[in-house]
Amino acid sequence: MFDSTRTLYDKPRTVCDCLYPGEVTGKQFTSVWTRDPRPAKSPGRSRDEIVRAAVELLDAEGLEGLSMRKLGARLGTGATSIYWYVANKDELLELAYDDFWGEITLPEPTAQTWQQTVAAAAHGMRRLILRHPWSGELIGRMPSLGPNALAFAAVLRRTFKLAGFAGLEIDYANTTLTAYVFGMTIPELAWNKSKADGGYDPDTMREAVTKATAGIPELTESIHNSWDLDPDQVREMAFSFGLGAVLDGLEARLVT
Amino acid sequence: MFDSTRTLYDKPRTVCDCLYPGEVTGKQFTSVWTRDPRPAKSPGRSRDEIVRAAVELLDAEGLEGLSMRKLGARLGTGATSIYWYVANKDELLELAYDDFWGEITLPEPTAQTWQQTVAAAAHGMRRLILRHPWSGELIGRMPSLGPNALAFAAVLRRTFKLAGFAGLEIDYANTTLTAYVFGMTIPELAWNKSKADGGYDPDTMREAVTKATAGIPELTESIHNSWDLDPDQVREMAFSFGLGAVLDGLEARLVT
DNA sequence: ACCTGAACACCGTTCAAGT
DNA sequence: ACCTGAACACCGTTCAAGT
Repeated sequence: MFDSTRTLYDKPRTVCDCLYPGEVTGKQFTSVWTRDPRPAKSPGRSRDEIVRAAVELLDAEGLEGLSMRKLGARLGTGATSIYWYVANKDELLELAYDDFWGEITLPEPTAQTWQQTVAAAAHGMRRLILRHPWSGELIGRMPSLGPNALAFAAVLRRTFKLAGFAGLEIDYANTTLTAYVFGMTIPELAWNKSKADGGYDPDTMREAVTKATAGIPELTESIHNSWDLDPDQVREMAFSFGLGAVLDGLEARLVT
Repeated sequence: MFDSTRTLYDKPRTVCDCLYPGEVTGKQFTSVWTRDPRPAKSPGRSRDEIVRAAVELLDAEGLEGLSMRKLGARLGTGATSIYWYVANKDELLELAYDDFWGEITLPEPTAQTWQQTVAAAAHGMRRLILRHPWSGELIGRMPSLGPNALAFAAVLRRTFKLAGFAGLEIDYANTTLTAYVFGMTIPELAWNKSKADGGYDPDTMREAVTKATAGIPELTESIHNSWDLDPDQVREMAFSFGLGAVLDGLEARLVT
């Protein structure tokens, strides 16, 4: 990790005065969210514009398709101009990732039962992730401390609190739910990706899986069970099944 | 530990004879697992040796720390020599990923209640992922069709079948469980990573989170709740809590 | 305040050539 | 059968220099 953060700002802003001097404990935690953006006075580009273009590029070409040079080209500037607005590529990705979170429709906790609210949020998350597959590759790479991610977490937390959870269990319920959604959706991305990258049709994929699992009776049986079902439908059903299980399990923890 | 990859590459398998010719439907599904490895006759390197070195490098420097050149250096060869054993870097990662799966201790379905078996498997998975953090970044990137991954899936499937699940629900239960484990563990990796990369102590991290969540009452409350607890312990507790919920939820689906 | 271009230290991968 | 080195087309990032 390099340390260009100190050269980024011409003048320190008041909120973050305490950032750069050597501290007792060690380095300051580095993240876009612990720092102020550039003022962005007048003409030129803006962070917003850059992030929006980055998300477009990510949607179109995936995480590996995003490079500073390509992004610069899309913006009609040199690649290195971007570094005026953003310390490095990782920060840009943090920004893009929070932009992703901003797209989710926040559930309204009081309108329905908590199960309905949570289920709606879960399905919304899944659809959002499938719409922006690159998000799945970012989850394990950086903590999400952006305002949009936090806003969503807050609403979900409130929902669980209203449901009757208390203390640490509010957070346990929260992380359990989002863990389920991510864990269920991310492997879908891998399949979609290899399908898209290779341009395979479903039959080719099915054949590959059949071949790989040949000789393992449990798994050939599994494939046989869903042989003539639409893969997308199976995934939806699987998602709903597991979501129901998670909600039931949480409810059981509520009454005891 | 690394035992199961060994037997795979030494001799050509008959199963995959039909691989390279152009097919009717379009391109052949491309994956290490749908093709035969090089015969690997005599002295030289072996796939095994290369994969083992790759895993070491991944453990030491993470996914972004693995390059063909560095790996070559570690093996005492040129970077391009590796391409004789492996088609490209992605294939190497597929192999490394399955090597990862080979490290898990397969549960013994008949020894205990299915809940105990599954819980043990879940904790084992989590520990394994935390031990090889790069695995978390690979999940969303490529389907896991390697023999070790499949062997684990098969045992888990058998466990759920013995528990009384039938038809598609065997798979639903299976994917629900693994989704939970991955979804719960992957975000841990992100924190560990940024902690390690920056060399932060827990207080610095806590301070950063506090700053980011300031102004969102639900989240400041959340932080307050776990303020003087060991973060690692909190995560363990959260994991066990959610795991219990998932198991209960699955059981409820079993009796109805 | 913003943008540029050249430059540096890396990548993955191909390929003709060696043994 | 295996390995090499040079070469190509890329990367992220820095920095002095421009406006």
